[in-house]
Amino acid sequence: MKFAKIPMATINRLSIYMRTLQDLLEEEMDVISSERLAKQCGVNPAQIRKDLAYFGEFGVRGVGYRVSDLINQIKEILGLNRNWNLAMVGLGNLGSAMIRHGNFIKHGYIFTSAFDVDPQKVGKRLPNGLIINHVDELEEIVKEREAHIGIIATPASAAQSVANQLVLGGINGILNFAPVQIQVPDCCHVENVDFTIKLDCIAYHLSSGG
Amino acid sequence: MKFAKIPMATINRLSIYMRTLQDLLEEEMDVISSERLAKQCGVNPAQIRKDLAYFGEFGVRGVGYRVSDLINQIKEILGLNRNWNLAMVGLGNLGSAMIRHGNFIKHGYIFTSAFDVDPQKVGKRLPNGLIINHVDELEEIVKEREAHIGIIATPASAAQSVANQLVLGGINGILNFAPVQIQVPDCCHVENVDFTIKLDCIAYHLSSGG
DNA sequence: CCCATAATGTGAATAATATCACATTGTTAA
DNA sequence: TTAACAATGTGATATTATTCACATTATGGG
Repeated sequence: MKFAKIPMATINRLSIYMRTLQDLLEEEMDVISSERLAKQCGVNPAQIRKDLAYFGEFGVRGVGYRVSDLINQIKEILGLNRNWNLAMVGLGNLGSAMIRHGNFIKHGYIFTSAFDVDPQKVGKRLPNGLIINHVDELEEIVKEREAHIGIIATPASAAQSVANQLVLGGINGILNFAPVQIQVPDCCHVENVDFTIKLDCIAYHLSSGG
Repeated sequence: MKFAKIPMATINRLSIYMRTLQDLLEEEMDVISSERLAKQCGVNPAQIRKDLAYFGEFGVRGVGYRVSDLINQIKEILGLNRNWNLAMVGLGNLGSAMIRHGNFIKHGYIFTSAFDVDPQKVGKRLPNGLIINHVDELEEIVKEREAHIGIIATPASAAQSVANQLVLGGINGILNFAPVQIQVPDCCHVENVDFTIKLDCIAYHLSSGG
């Protein structure tokens, strides 16, 4: 099953299901049907079952899914039953905010290095204890600290060059906040986050009366 | 043409095209083919033409698209030839970072109000001159300052209640950073941004050898 | 033990989206 | 003026994703 090509959208949804299930677990719910879960996630129940079916059978017919089991299964599927080391590049408003934000650690994402070009910032210690390094040292330090994922929170103009450095440092996953399309070799997976695109999308809906 | 149902993905891409075209304009390029633009945006050339075809004919056969014209056309389509007022709710790390970030104003998105529940924060002045109001006043102030779009940058637990307030305040577009699915009436359009979902997606790709 | 019930898992049907391939049409130059 | 060219716009096709509908199978009660 793991060899079928899985839709990207499915992976995204699995992450959402997991988040919701974790909330349900805190509310001491131990079994849930696809119908109830679907409602809470804003999707179709069959969608959930199909998404899960790519990877196996996790439910009990006539009963539903055991919440804690399903969480673990999805973690297994997504590769979240371990920690991932993050390298943050660019400590402007956004980069700093993310490092201060506690939510990542909670989900097993750990910042093990941080970089900037600003001499004012290099050498400073961040709230989480990390010392900011100069981007010139990126390749070396990223290797040394075994970073798995690079986060680009630099201005657009620097993004491609940073991406190149990250790839040289052996990184195969990049979360890109810069509003440009970066080019990387096939071995590297890029996810883009662009707030203004989302705002544009809202603007469209507002102005076309939808 | 404006009455056909436009794919969501098309709207997203239009925003990306526009961003890329703006870069090209700065490089003094005045005409571009769908092929070159496609390469730069990482999509298929036919995709660009199809996306634009939903709204009209903007190119010149045998030549391509005039960069500055196309930017204006896309702005028109997306409703970006005007300003949009933003209400920021939640001035933690992320909310504060966004307000400090200059990129929004550049694209016509203007913060006209900011809210938090923390008495320590209420009354403080932000770098852009805005004074932080208490969330209790949200509905009233949002109406008064004609906010069009609400941004939820609160903890997950507060998100739904804030969304309700925003809707009461007459807001029809919400950008939600809280990692929960919020429920709103049909008249309100919600876009979600969740970094950890993106990270999960990268983790999946890294661990399943893709 | 067997039946009623409930909710999964899944093949088939549908819908949405992306790509191809080419006819169409401006442009340029001889 | 006209032919060669280049790149759009678009119908047809292929691909992908979602939803339906029901056969399947655990569970619990009579």
